[in-house]
Amino acid sequence: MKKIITDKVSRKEREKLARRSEILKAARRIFAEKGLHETTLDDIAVKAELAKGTIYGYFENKDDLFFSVLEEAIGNLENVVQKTCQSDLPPQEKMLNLVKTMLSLFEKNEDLMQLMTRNQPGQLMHKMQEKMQNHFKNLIKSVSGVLQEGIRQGLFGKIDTEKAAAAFFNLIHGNAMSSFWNKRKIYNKEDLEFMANFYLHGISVYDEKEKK
Amino acid sequence: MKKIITDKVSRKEREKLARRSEILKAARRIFAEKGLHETTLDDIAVKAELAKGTIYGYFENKDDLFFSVLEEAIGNLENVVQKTCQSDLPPQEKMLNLVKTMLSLFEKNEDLMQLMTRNQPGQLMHKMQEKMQNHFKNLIKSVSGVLQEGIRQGLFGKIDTEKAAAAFFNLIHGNAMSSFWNKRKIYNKEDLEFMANFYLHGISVYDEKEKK
Amino acid sequence: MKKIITDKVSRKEREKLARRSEILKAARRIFAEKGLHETTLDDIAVKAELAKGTIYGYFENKDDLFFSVLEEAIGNLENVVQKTCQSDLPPQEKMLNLVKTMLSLFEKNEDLMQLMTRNQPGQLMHKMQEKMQNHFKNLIKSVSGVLQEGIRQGLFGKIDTEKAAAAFFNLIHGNAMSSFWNKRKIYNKEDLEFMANFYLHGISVYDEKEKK
Amino acid sequence: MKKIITDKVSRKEREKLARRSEILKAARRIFAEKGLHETTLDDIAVKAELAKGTIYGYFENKDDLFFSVLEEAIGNLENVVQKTCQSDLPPQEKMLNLVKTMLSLFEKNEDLMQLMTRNQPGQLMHKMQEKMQNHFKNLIKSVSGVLQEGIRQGLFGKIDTEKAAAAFFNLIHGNAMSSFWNKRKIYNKEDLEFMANFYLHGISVYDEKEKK
DNA sequence: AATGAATGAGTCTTCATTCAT
DNA sequence: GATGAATGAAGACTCATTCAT
Repeated sequence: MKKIITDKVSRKEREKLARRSEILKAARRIFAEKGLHETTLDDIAVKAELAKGTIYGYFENKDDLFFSVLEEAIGNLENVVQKTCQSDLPPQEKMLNLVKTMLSLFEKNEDLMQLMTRNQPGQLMHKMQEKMQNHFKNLIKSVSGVLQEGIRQGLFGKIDTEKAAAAFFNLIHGNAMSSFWNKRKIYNKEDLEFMANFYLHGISVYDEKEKK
Repeated sequence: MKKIITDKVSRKEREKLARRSEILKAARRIFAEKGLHETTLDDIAVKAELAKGTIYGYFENKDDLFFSVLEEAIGNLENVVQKTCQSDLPPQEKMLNLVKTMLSLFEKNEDLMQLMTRNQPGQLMHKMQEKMQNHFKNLIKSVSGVLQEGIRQGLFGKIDTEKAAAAFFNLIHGNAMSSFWNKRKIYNKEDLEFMANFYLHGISVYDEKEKK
Repeated sequence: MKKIITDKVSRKEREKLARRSEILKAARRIFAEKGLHETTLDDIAVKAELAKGTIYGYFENKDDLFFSVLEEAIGNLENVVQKTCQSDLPPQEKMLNLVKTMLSLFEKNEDLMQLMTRNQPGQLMHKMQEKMQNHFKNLIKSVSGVLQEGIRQGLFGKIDTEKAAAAFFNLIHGNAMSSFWNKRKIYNKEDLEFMANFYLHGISVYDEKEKK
Repeated sequence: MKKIITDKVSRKEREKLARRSEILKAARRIFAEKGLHETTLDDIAVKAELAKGTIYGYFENKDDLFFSVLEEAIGNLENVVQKTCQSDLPPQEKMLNLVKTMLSLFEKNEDLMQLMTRNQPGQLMHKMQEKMQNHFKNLIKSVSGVLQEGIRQGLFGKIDTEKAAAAFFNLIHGNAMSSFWNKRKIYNKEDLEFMANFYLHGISVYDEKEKK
């Protein structure tokens, strides 16, 4: 008897979570496409095949929904980046894998990348700023760790790893956005090679033979 | 007699331009702070110390005003970048100067930099996209030219100069934004050195003695 | 079970239609009194005891509401006229009844008559013109039919029935408007007799005995 | 010396009147085309080739201008009608001439006729109502006189001449409007004949031979 | 819990009117 | 007297949020 009740409750909970997730998915698509302000709750309700009022059972208000979308999105990125950084590969491989992983993620989820660009600031952002900054700090810390590892191994120069990690994200994201606007594939060999090479050696002459 | 008339006319014209400029200035401040959608024409009118209706004598509507602000802003950047690129210095110095100039411009006009982040999307941007893309192409062409010059002189590696130019802007702008959010000075020695070094040599070990 | 659902649905639908109808009624009153341009949606909302925004759930915009009012109004007139024209009476009686019916309708719905005067012009009318012209054509066709019947029976002269039908409406409507402005009763014996007589015989001497 | 001053003054006055007249002319065109509310003072100023502010030197405000236009227009009609009614012709000829004169006037001044239809009522009209009603009364009195003359001469039946006069205007104006909307010529033989015949004999059978 | 109709505050935009030049 | 830039009141329309069913 108890079990049944538990089941029922947990089914309810599961359903609740599933619906929440559907809303988030729909919202993310539309927020990415139109930005926060040009998206209406009607748009989202239609996409999620729900009544507008229902959304308020799962999120406090439009801003809350938007932030939840943002947070989920950046959480995904965080997971992917962390997993790559914690692998057992040498630092250089890790960096290369990071480029690959991120471009691939952006390619599969163009909306995620757009969402990150349309970081609508203003009043809104302020409320959320702390949370988002923490997420970004986590991302930077992960990459920063890989860079420090490389420096310890004498592979990378003694640079400011936080700045370098931030630069890393700027590069990848900027490149992906540019591909997106120009309607090129986001994940492509040329860009991969350019970025890996540029990130390692900058624009200066680089003699392949020096490497070993 | 004629002169007086001419004077009058030109004074009127000057006043007209001045007023337009005042509106643009006020608008730029507020658009930068709040973004397009959270800015109301009332905000701008108050800031410009004008009646709301007056703005419509100078701009067709809110969008037109916003685009004019954007265009003026990016025009400024274009001028500064072009001037630096056309100087008589060696390519490496030019690149260093570009970093300095841009950071300095961003420091003096934080709003400009914020404005550039807010790639306002959706329907709106589309109308303007062509124009804005042209501006960006010009920026990239200028920097690209410097890079090609450096390659011809054997200073830089044979990289894709357009990608590298785009990466350049992503780096500088990203760095400046990050300083801004963390309330650090945008123009500072450490960042300058980091960026110059990173852009030239990436993160790899770089032995100063190899240089010559 | 099904029945309940059906009932609910149909109740909702009925309520929806009822509300729409309330709005139309309120709008018609005010449009008639003030004309399209001097009527504000606030006026209508207040009259209909609804929030302004609610109106937009039933009509696309102010113009749509106005046209809907016009159409409903002329539709009423069309029905009344058609019914009278299709009765089994001799043509002369039909014409007399038409005068009576129309004056009576105008008396009960002064707003309807006023509405018809305000041939709102310009851009606006053009959108609707075709629809309205069709309605007017229908009206004229109905009356025209009665006149043709009368001509076939040798009761009326061989006049252009379309012109005569149009003249009929001009007369009745003009007479009603004039009563309205002069604050006389719209439906009154003298006017009825005058119109019936005038329409049949014009202003010329008419010897009652000639009739038979 | 005095004469010169007088001349100057009267020249000024003449110029003033001329300008006033130009404004009226421009205003009448645009009011007729767009109606009161869709016409802006800018429209009129452009048409009159004057600055907007200048209009306020000649008319108190937009409403005053509109009423002046209306009054001038109906004054023209009044003159034409009066002149025709005071001629030395027999009543039937006078009536025929009235039809001709009015149609011809409407044809030459379509705006006048439109203006009369777009008698925007509402608040506005109320202010003016008395004046306009007087004008209409004058028109009706003139025609009424002709009808009475005809009755005295045994030409017309003993009808209510005021009603018959009003009916006359409704007929002519309605007919002209209908030609206008259907893009037919306003002054044309068929309509003339129809109206003259209809007004005299209504729709009943009329044996031409009875006439004499 | 889901629904979606109702709400009304908030914004852009227009335009009659004023007034300094 | 003419000008036309500035003004700000007024109005249409949108949409996040609430709430009765």
